Amino acid sequence: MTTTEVSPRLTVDRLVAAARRLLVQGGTEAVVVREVARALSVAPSAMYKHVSGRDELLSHLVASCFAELAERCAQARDSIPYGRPRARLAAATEALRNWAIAHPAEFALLFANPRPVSPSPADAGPDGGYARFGAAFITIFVEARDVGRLRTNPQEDLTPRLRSQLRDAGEHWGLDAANMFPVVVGLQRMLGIVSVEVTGQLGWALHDPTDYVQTQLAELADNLLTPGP
Amino acid sequence: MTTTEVSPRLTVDRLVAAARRLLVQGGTEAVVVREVARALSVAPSAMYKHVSGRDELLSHLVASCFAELAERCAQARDSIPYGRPRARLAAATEALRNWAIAHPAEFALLFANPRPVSPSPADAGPDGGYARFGAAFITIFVEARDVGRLRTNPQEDLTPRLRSQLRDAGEHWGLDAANMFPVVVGLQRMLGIVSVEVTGQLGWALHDPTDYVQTQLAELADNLLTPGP
DNA sequence: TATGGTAGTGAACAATGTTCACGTCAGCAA
DNA sequence: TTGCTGACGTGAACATTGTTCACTACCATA
Repeated sequence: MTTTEVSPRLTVDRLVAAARRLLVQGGTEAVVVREVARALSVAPSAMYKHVSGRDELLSHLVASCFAELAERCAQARDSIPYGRPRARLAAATEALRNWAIAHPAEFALLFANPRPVSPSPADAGPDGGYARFGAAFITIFVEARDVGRLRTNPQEDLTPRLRSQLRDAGEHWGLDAANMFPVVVGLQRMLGIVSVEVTGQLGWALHDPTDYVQTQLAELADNLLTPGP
Repeated sequence: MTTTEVSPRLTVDRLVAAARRLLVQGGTEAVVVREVARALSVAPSAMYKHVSGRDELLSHLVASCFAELAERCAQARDSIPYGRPRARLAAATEALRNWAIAHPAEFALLFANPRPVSPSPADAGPDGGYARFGAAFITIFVEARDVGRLRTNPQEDLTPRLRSQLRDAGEHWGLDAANMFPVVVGLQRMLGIVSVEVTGQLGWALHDPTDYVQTQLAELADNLLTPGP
């Protein structure tokens, strides 16, 4: 197989790029097969030589956005040196929030949707987009544990069932149940807070949720990590 | 206008009922105009004599579900006598969770969606479904304030901008900014927690989020309301 | 040179949301 | 009674969308 890859007119990457442009302009509904084809000056049916259908195209788009978001968060995290988990968490969280605000359509596709297409080739799996996104944050909690800054609520009576699930989930990261609990709490609340801001779910009370969101994110970090020396 | 309402074959209510059956079976995508018509043994075009289109039908469906959910929560709240806000909040919260678990498709339509149709005739407005849903919970916080059980975080430095928005939002309920803050926190976190359970967003860590959710909801109530005598 | 696989075309098809001209029928006024 | 009007429903259309299929141009290689 020494074929020299003579630049095919169409690629999954080009399809995803065109689909994303439509997504940005008009939401998930606007990413229409015929429009994607038109944007690439190609017959609609040509798409099916690279992708099984619209659903798989959306799956690739989801995976692409997850990868971008994960990289953005990881870069922000690594812009601060190891050993300062609180600052690293703040940086990664702010990166997530900034990305969500800058790309509301993509964020809605990733999180606010009932997942029209979950089992995609690249989205799921241990090295898929969602996992890499989670890893960008979990590593911070691992670091906090190593530095003795992870706050593990002792008064939280974890049921045996929850305890075993947390143990299984944290095994890959070397985190026991008590250490995994704040990880789950952190990701769940973080997404809840950012979703509120981006999808405008709290518009009945707050026209501009910026201050509220920052307050909540700061309090969340305080609850999860003990203050530095 | 003394017309005797000679039972028209078609009604918005009947349309909504049929649409909801389809929603339950196959999600929002499955509520298809032609299927709704077929379920009522009627031509598809007949729907347009009662509703401007599919979007308005979905809007009515949203309003109907919101009303049902609001009533369920209010009933659960009132099953416990006035003066015990903590128990009333727990009851209303559990009602929300139970409804969400029993009606995942409806819950997704109401909350997990990017709101395909927000400005509906009955959904918005001061007496619309969403407002009634919020009121079912806000009344509990008002009661807690009156009984001196509302925990208003003093260490929370509210920015002037946030303070004024909270004041405006709470004016209708006689709540000032400091009292309104835990209300917003409560509703936002409550929905975040329940959404996680119903849409399975935390499946990467917890196969059965039941225990986690109950833990989180209890902790949330502890953070919002001071313990009773 | 012949071959075969890759990547694209264009015409079709089914499903869906929507519109429109028409029909029907109850109620009401002259 | 007769005729009118408006509400309600029908059936046939139309545009849009996802998808399939037969066919073709092309290019690397045996």
